Amino acid sequence: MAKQKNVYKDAYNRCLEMISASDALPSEPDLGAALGVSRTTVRTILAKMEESGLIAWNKRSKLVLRDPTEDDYFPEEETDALSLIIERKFMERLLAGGSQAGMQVNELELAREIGVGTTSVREFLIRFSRFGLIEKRRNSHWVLKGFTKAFALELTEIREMFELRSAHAFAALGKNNPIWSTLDVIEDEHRALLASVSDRYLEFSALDERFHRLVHSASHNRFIVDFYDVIAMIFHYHYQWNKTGERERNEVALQEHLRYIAALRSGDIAKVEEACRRHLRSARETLLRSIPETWQ
Amino acid sequence: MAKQKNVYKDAYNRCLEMISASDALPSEPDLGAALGVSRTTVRTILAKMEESGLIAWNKRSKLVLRDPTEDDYFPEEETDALSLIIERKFMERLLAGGSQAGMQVNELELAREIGVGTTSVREFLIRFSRFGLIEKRRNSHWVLKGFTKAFALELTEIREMFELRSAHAFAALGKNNPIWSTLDVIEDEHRALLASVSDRYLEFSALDERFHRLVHSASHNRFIVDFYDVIAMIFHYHYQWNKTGERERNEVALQEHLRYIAALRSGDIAKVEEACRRHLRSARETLLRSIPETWQ
DNA sequence: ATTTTGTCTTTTATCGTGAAAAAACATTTT
DNA sequence: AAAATGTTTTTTCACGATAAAAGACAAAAT
Repeated sequence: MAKQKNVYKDAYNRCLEMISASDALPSEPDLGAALGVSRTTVRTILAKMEESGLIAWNKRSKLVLRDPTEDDYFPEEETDALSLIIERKFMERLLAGGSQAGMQVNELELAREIGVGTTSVREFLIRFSRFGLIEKRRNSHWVLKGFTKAFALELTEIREMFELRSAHAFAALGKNNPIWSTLDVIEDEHRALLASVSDRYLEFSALDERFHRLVHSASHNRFIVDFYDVIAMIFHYHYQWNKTGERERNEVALQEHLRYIAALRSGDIAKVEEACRRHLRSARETLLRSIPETWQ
Repeated sequence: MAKQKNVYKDAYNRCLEMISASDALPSEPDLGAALGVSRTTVRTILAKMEESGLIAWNKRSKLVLRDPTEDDYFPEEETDALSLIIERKFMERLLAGGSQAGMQVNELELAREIGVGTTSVREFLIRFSRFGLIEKRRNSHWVLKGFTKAFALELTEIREMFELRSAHAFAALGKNNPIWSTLDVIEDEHRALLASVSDRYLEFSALDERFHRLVHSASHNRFIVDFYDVIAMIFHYHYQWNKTGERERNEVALQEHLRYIAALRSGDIAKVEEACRRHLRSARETLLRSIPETWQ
């Protein structure tokens, strides 16, 4: 397996959506900008679309001939970046197989199991190491540190330090800062989600991340902002793994966020601290509760 | 260039030191443990030493025949890990060439310039990215963020949060904790260095790192402990780059450390905070002063 | 004079490969 | 029996090669 053209396939699928919405496609540079890919990829997409009879392509004119059908789309699993595929398989193993501390991680075995080259696995592990779950022995294997209670406590300790500091910075921002209108939008989405929480509670996760990233951005510190990647990653897989009481948890979190947002708006430091602390405490509790006792 | 046997060469050089100190070498597993390499490498070393007439090797007996000379050693530049070579060259470029934000980093060009494969450079850049100085554009080049005043401030902000918290944890440790005797040793080294500071001030850097890592270890938080890698890296190259007033700086820092250590021992939180803050403030000032105005 | 397209060049992403180094297994020695 | 040596297997490290994707440059169209 060489490269799997996932950039092309993903952009192609997204371009099919554009086709349904209009009867002609824009210029190549515009398409590239809209899809976030280079012109080279755009031209590959256009060539394929012409071949499939989706468009008539002649220089500047790219007329839509028919609406795309299900068959026109590339299968979703072929559109994922290799790094994402590796990450998912690795986390699956970690969470399913139990993650005893001290276990060794074998690059070659992982690569064979997933069906990719060792280089990609190596690069993944290096990137993954910043999450604090694995550690490298020089010239030798990686060692699993375990998804343990200790890990969760260390992670949340930093999270609480960083978020409290960010929240302070946020509350101190001038009222004409554009960040407040972004907060308005997010607050509205919270209310909307809360109104129909019983059938839309699965959307909470994405909103949660957007809200916390916004708060962290107020710190204007790249290390704080980047650390949210660690939190987001852990919570993402953690929630995939543990679904008990999800609806209730999300509803509580939505309420806590609204209190937290109100506190930020008030500019009252004591209120901000209180609301932030309360929310982070319950987030920590949920995370801790979901770690099986046997992994300690 | 395949692999350069740097593990073997480095271990070989260190093994030469052992030869000078005794008239027979221990067993293969013991040697491996002492040198931190596998038995495979130990046997390669022993074979070469026999060939060079340094030892007479027959199964368990490894008699030293002569003392090693200068010529027996492998050149030092061949003993460095490839990752270290790349790091040094990269930092050299960064600090010498000025580091304008927005500049792009080209993997292929870097690899050619250093004379290594692209894979090694890629892996280095991935590892290096956690220092917050470069950022990856998906499917494209890396972007330099610049060694700017903003970077230094963001770095020191986190450092101060982490070290203050660690210092608190440290001061609260029970007096029978073995960490206190490690601190004793480090304190003695401080006094010894201070006594002959005019000719040994270059040794400060290593002692500084050991002291701060000890403090950070009291946090029992992997993210705090790991973050010291970022600090150590930046300060290491920063001091290589900027040597003005080095002796005075180091002398002041030694005094501040001693006050800081005394405060830790006292267990008085207010004293600890004061001594820690004072030292970190002057460390930050030195770092900031050394960043050329033109890089802002 | 800009945009847009057509063509060509460079860089990144990924793989397979082989030597270096580690690790596992078998045999011998104390 | 335990530890050391001898031998074989496995894994990591680093490279060069190649398709995918980006980027650069020239020619054409508005």
